[in-house]
Amino acid sequence: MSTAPARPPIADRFQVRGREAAGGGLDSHPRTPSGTACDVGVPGGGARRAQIPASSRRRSDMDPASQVASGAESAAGADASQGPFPLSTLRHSVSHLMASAVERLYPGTKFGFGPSIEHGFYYDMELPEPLEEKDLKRIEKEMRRIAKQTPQMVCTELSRDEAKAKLAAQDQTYKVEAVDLIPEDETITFWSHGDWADLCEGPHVDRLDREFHFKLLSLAGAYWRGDEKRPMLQRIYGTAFWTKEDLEAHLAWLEQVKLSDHRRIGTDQDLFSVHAEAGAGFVFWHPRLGVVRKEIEDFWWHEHRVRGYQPVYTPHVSREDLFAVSGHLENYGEMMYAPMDIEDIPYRVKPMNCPGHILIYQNRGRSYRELPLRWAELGTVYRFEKSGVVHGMLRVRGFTQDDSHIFCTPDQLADEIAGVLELVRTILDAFGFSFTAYLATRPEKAIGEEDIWERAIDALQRGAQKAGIELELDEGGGAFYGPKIDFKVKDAMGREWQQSTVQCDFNLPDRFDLTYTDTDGHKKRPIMVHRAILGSFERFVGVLIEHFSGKFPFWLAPDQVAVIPIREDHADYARELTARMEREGFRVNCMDDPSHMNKRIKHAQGDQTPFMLIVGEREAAEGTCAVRPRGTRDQVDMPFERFLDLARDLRASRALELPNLSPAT
RNA sequence: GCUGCUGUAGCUCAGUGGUAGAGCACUUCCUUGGUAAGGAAGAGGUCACGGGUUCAAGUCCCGUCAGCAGCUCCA
Repeated sequence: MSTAPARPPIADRFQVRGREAAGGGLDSHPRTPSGTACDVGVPGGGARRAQIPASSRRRSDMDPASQVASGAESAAGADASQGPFPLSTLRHSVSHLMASAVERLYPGTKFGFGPSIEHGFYYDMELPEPLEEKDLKRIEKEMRRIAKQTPQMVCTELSRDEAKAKLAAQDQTYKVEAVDLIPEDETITFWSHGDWADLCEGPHVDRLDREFHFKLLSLAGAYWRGDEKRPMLQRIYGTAFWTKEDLEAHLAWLEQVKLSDHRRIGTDQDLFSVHAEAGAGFVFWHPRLGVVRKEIEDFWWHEHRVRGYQPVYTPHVSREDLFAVSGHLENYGEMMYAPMDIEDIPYRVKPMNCPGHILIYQNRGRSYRELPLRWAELGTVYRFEKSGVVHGMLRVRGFTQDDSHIFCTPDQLADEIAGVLELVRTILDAFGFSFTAYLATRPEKAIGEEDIWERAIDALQRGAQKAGIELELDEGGGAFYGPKIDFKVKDAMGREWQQSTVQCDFNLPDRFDLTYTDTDGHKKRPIMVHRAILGSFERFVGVLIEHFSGKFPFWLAPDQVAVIPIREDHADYARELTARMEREGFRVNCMDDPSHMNKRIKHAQGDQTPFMLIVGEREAAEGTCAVRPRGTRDQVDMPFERFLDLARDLRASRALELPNLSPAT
C-alpha cells in the first residue's frame, strides 16, 4: 500500500485555465497555468507570495477527491475537520514531522518547500542518496517515534539576517533562497519540534502526539521552484487525517478511482491499445471503440450540417513554408515532427488544420456575400509530445481534432460566436457533461487594436449570454492574437477537463493577407474564429470512458444488446431476434455459443452491454424476451416488439440512462 | 525531457544466480443449463529488446524501448 499513487491516475494536468503563449491556431489541448503567486503554506513561505510548483495549486481546486465524497473531507471541504485543527494545518505539521524524520535518517538532506495540499502534503528535498519507495515505511516509523519523543511545536521569530545565517550554517541552500522570497515587511518565523526547526509561517498543530493518522504515498521528482532550469528535488507525497476511518476511506477511494481509469477499461472491454512497435502516443481504436467514435462523428456532423457548416478535407502533409507563414514553425517548431525532404523541398506533417483551411479561402476572391463561411474538418494532426507526458488517450502525439474555422466580417462575429456557444452546449449536453466556461481576456503581450479586442470580448460575452452560458473571468488569459472562451467539463468523478475552446483570431488573417470585397468595393480583412468542441476525439472519448465508467449509454454502447438463448435449441429464436435488430442497425451480440448460460451472462456484464435478452422455451413460444438491463439482476418479460420500440426510442433520444423497467407493465 | 518505480502467457500476478509457474481467458470433449464463473483435458513463453558479469542470468550490472506516478511543457 505504500506505493499507492497519491491521487487518481488521470490526474489534473490539463484542467487549469490556459494561457496561450502564441499561436494563430486552435489548440484543443488545454494548458496548465503559468506560475502565479500562491497562498499555499510553505515552510518559509506560507501566504507570502512565494513561487511554488503548480501542482499544489492545481491540486487545491482540481483533485477529484475534492469533488467527491471521500472520507471526512467530502461534506464541508478540505478544511472541515472533526479534529482540533483544520486538516490543512495537520497536514502541514505532518509534512514537518516527515522532514524531521528524513533529516534524522539522512543527514545532510537539503530541504525545499513542504506545503499541505488539497488531500495531503508533500515535501521537496535533495538527499545525499536517492530515496526509493521502500524507504517510505522506514520514514513513517521514524515519524511516529519523533512525534512521541518531541511532540511540542514551537514558533520563534528571527530577524532576516539571523534566519539566513542559521540556515546557511546548516547548509540549507534552498531555505536560504526561500528567505529571500519572503517580502521585506513580513516577519520571519521558525517552527520547531525537538531538534528540528523549519523556516515556516505556520500555523501548526500544538502537539504532534495528538491522535492522527497518516501515510506516505509516493515519490516523485519536482523542480526547485517549479523551474525546469533549476535542480530537480525529490518529492514525497503523503496524506493525513484525524481519524483512521477517514484515512482508510481516502485510500479506498483512491483504489476505487483506478477502476474508472480509461486505460484499464480500454483493456478490459477491448476498446483501444497503444503499441511500442508503433511508438508512444499513437492510439489504435479497436472495433468496439470504432463504433462509439462513428456514432459520435455521425451525431457531430448532423449537428454541424444543420448549422450551416460545410465539410472540408485537407492534406496531412504540406510544404514547410506554409507553417512558416502561419508562424507555427517559428514559435512551435520544436513541437512539430521533423521535416521530410521531397525533391529537396522540406515538407511537414501538419500540427494543425487552420493553414489548410486558409488556403481554401485564399484560392479565389471572396465577397462579403459569401460570409460567414463555416468549414469543418475532423482533422488528424500530429504534435511531438515529450515522452514523459504521453498518457493513454488523453495526451497523445497524433489525434483528430473536431476543428472548424469560421471566416466572417467584424459585424458577424457576435452572431457566429453565439452560434458556436449554442453548439457547444448542445453537444456537451448530449453526453451529460456539465461545464464551466472561462472568458480569457487580453494578455499583456497582444497584437491588434484595442477596439477590436473590445468588440471581440463583447461578442464573446453577448454570445454567451445569448446561449445562456455563465462566464467566469480569466483576466489576461487570452491568446496574444485574440480573446477566447474555454470550456472545462467534469467527468463523473468530478475531474475537470478542458475540451471546447472558441477563439477569435486577428492574427492569421493578417499573416496570410486574407481579404473579402465589402459592399463598398474595398478589400477588407475577415476575422477568423477557431473552435473545437470535443477537442480531440482521443481525449474526448478517453474522458467519456471515465465519465461513464465504461457504461456507455445505449446509443453509444459498442454492443447494445446481448441475446442469450438458454439452451441450444433456443438459438434459432435468438438469431431471429438478432437479425431483426441488426436489420434496423442495432449492434447485437448473439451469444449462441454452447457455453453455460451463467457464463454468457457474466461475459455480457463484463462488457457493460446495456441490455441482455434472455430467451428460452417460453419466450420462443410467445414471441417475448426476458429483458435484463445493465446493472440490475432483475428481469422483465415483454413482447419482443415492445423491446424493439424501447430500443428505437432510446437510440433516437440518445438517452443517457437506461429506463426503469417495471415488472408490472 | 527530468526524478523514482515497473516490464514473466491475452489479462491479473507468483517466481532464493541452477529444468518457466498459478488463477482467469482461450481450444477440445463432457455437461441442456431459467439469470453474476458447471466439469475435465489441452494449448499457450526468445521472461520487453541489446550488451555485459558468471560454470550458470527471468533473477546481478549497463544501455535502449515501452508503461506507471509526479515535475516541466502543451500552437
